[in-house]
Amino acid sequence: MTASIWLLKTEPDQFSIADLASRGIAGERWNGIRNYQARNFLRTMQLDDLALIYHSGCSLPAIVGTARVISIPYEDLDALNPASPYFDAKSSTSNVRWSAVDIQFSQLWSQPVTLAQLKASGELADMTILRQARLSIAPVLDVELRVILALLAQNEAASP
DNA sequence: GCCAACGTTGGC
DNA sequence: GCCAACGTTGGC
Repeated sequence: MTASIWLLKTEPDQFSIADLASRGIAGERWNGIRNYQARNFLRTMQLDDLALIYHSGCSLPAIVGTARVISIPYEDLDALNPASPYFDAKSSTSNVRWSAVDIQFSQLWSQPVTLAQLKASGELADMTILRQARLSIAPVLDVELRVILALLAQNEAASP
């Protein structure tokens, strides 16, 4: 099976791509996902899958760089920890309802590809993330990645 | 800060 | 199993 591509949302005020970069090769646990659809996507992630990092809830919502999946999915044990903000009373040791993966920083894009650009491109109307704005993990098709990378190339060519 | 979208919860 | 109420997300 070939590697899949994902879009991962994060609020830069909480955890930005710069924070991910600072983690180096150790990477970061992508945990706290508390939405079934997002979790189900997460559970199909495989080693070396590509992740596009998207900044949401900020002044310029945009894809800002890339990361790589460096673990297989595993139980998100924060669900069992009452002190964690991600505690889930309905999870138990025999049924941890939520999952996590580790990801590692790959690239910071010098020119982010903005949400406005994604919407304006016309070719991405069916992109999961545009259809379901609130989903924090979404698959990206190869054809969609190509359009996004073309937008990135345009941005880079236009930058001083 | 507002509001639309939408997922979750809980009563019935 | 339905649906109203509620909470959260996230763009603007």
